[in-house]
Amino acid sequence: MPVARRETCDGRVIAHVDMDCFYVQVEQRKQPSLRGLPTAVVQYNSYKGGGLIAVSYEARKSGVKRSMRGDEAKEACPQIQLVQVPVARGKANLNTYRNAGSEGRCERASIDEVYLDLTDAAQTMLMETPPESVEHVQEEVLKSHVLGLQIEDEDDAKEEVRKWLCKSDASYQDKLLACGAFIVADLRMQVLKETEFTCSAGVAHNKMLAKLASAMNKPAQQTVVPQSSVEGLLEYFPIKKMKQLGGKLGTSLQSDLGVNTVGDLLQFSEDKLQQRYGINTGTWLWNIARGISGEEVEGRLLPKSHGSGKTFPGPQALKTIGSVQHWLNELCEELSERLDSDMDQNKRIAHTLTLHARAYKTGDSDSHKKFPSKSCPLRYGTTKIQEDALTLFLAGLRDFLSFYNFKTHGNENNNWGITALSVSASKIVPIPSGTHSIAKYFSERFPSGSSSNQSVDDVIDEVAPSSPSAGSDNCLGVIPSELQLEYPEEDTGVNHSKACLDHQDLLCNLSEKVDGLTEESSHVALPGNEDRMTRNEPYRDLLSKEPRLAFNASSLKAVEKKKAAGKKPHGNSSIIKFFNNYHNSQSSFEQKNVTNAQGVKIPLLHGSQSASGSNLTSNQVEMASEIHQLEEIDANNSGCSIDTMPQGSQAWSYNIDEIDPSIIDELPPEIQEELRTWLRPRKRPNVVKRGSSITQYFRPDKGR
DNA sequence: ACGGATGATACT
DNA sequence: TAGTATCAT
Repeated sequence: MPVARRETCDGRVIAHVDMDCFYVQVEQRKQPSLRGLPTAVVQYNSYKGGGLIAVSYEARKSGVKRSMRGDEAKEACPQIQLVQVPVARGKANLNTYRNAGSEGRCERASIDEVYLDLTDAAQTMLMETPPESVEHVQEEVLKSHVLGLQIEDEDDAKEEVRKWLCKSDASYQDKLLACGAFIVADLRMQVLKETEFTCSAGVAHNKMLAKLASAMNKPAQQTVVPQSSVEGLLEYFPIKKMKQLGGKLGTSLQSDLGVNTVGDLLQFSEDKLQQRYGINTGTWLWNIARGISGEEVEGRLLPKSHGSGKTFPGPQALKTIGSVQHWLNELCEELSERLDSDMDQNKRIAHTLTLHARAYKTGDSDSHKKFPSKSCPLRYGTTKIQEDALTLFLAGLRDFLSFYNFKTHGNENNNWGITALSVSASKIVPIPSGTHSIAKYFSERFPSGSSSNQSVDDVIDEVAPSSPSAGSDNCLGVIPSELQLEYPEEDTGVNHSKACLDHQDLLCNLSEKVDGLTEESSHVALPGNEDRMTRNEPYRDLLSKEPRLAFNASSLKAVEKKKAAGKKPHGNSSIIKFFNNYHNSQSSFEQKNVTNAQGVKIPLLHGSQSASGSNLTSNQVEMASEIHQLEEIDANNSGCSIDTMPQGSQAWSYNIDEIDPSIIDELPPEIQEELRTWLRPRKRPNVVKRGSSITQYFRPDKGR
């Protein structure tokens, strides 16, 4: 059982940088008189003074906590300054912070956090300007906290830190960390200079430790975790404060295993943990107990999805489809704007629209989370998104009601309420420009009329990001015209125009629609082949026609704005250049990588999307069957998709597992990287096997 | 049935 | 895959 395992040959340098109470800083920058005052940002304030989502450190001293109510905060800290989150379309809008979060040159993991892999930068620095040779060390670096470093006299702290950072006989790994500290200190100063925001950072050999460290000394400080301090750091560290263990898993560790600190975990064998929590989670737990985490820094610069949502708690629950439609329209409008911005700024398009809702059924205490989420191909344009979202909602409602054996007697709805709505856009891929690197690489080398290469190039060069269709057909069928009217609001406290429709009539009408959907579903459930072929025709058209680039008005405006806006210059200090060099190469590689890895997929998705747009004109097409058909199309196409190659596709006649890693070095750099992403260790099937190959122990990371 | 809005990811 | 569940800030 106890198998010799490498200790921690993790020579990486990872930094976690975290903006200090970010939303507060954004507001303080906007309103500098707030600086230094106890301040918090609240969203909404009608109910108990709103909910706090960010709290300044001055206010924290008075005991104010995030997710307190505004009223409670006032109680704890009467002088507190409360700033409201901007409201647009009747809901909190976080664009201010989203935009501020894009400032500077940092990779963005979340709105206010980044992980950086500084290994290369630190190595370079160590070779070219090792800390021990630096004559004058920046003040900021000297303020670093180094875990495990004994500080006898607070006045000597900086001198102690300087000695550690510049120690000539330190281990190689410690030296790398020291370089990381220099780089991060400089980076933080750059961030401050360019954005006026302070941040805190942790520097360690992996993400988990860096994350822990960044939170240890806030605000505006940084903490280094030498390997020698890891054991002591984790021994008494509360298990629930570890990332990923703040929820049910952490609770289970406490109550089922009696594990309250990370150190407590050490007594459990990997097998034991695997048997209780599965092979992946078990190994992951075993590793984090030892400060081991192989999780790589994702180079991703941009979010993978966009969403807009709102809750309607308690008495505000939506009780009519009309009110649901109203709010869906608002949410979709915001989403649509953000998608347009993303397209303009990042040249990407989203391919899937998903609707989530929470609902309750009166009398059924357990019924409130079961509202099914639904998704469909995303068509650009506010109106289309609104239509599709409503249709998705209706489909969900139908399932919800039938699941609970709901009978629509009459027009009254005393049975259900919607307590949360959200729409989101995902599967965001770059708009193809130029040629896919792999396709290009192979077609240059093996020029052939091979249909696959040909079609890839054609589609990539010609596919249109969006198509303005005059009709309102969607993939789900046509939204009944009466649904497009404005409906009276129920009890959300919002006043919009009272339509002159009879409420009862309306409800009746809508009930019929929902019922209609139910009936259709059994009847269209199994689409035939013929149908699918018909739907593929527009796909062919798309390939042969001129590109139809369609940008709506707001897109154009945004493009103009972007052109007008000059780029902010940023000076380079001597140290930051190591980071810049690293970062620039990383990010350009990342761009290519995204395009490469995902660009191929576009023609397939576009095929099904455009196919669904034109031929189906029947009035109430059942959604489930549509989705089913789309799946079929995808399934058919994916057989020859490059996406499937890493799984060992016949088409390429190479098994990914048989590739000799050394040959990769011979390939062009961008292709090397692409292949490497495919070669990264895949997660093990979630089955516990005993006495299996020793090779499993060579993968101490990627637990989860 | 007020911890909201917004993401990411893993499981199935 | 689409849909669900969990986790985080």
